[in-house]
Amino acid sequence: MSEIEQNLTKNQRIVLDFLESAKEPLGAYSILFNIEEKGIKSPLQVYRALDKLIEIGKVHKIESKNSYIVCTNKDCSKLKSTSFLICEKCESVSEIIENHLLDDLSNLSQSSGFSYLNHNLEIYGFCKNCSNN
Amino acid sequence: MSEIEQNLTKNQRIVLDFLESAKEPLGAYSILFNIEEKGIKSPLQVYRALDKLIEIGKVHKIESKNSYIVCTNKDCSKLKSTSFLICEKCESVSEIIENHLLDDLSNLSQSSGFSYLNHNLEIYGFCKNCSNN
DNA sequence: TATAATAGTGTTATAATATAACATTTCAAT
DNA sequence: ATTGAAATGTTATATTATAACACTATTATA
Repeated sequence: MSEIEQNLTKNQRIVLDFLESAKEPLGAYSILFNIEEKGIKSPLQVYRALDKLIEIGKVHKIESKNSYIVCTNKDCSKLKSTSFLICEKCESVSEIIENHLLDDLSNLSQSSGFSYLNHNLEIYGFCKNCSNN
Repeated sequence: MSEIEQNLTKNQRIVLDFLESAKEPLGAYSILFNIEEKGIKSPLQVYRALDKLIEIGKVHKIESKNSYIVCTNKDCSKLKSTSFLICEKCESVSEIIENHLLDDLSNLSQSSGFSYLNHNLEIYGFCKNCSNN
């Protein structure tokens, strides 16, 4: 367990544990309903925990789905950028780890005189499994 | 005016005209408040017009901002993919037109066994103007 | 030109997602 | 021990988006 992860508070821990067990993207209210038994009673408790977990890179938001998924990378705490493959058949989401991508997008930005800070990329299509069936 | 654009209905026309005059991304309710004088009275009228305009590629949604912006490309009706540069200082948004990008992302997807259909890319940073000031 | 099929409209109500405000508590760092 | 920053608990409310249903306009073609 990383140092940063040790410092999670009770609510942050509950939300992260649940998202890690889920592995799929879930809406904030779906998370809430699933952890009410742990003493989480209001949306705000979930949103605040999510805010912190997103800030430290343990969780990412899938913007086009208003849902939240646990990070599967190691260095997202530094990058602040996210890239996903989203299956339109089975709705599975996987995070892309591709080192060139960041440089490519940074260069692309530069060519318009734009200073790249970070990005969010959501690619839609069919996952390996659904492509074959 | 393209053929497809001639066929817009009254409500679609009103929403598109307003977004074209605005040039910046706007939320659905912000659009609504601005076109009430044209006889648009409910959110649904706006959302339905937006749905159609998005479908034909005349308008895009900025997912991370829940806002809508008029398309500045010519071929978005076919592509269904979107790429934006979003300034974190002045909030301006510009659409990227970069032919290689689509192939690059398609290849990137393939390397994970994922069949690319389309994408949404949102790059955050500082626009040309804000970088210099 | 009837007429059926498709798409769009108007309207009310409500669902789903997210934040404001404020009093209180926890806890690490002096 | 004290203080300052962050987190919590709670209620209320803001923001974004869709459901449902009756009705109208438009298009295609029989």
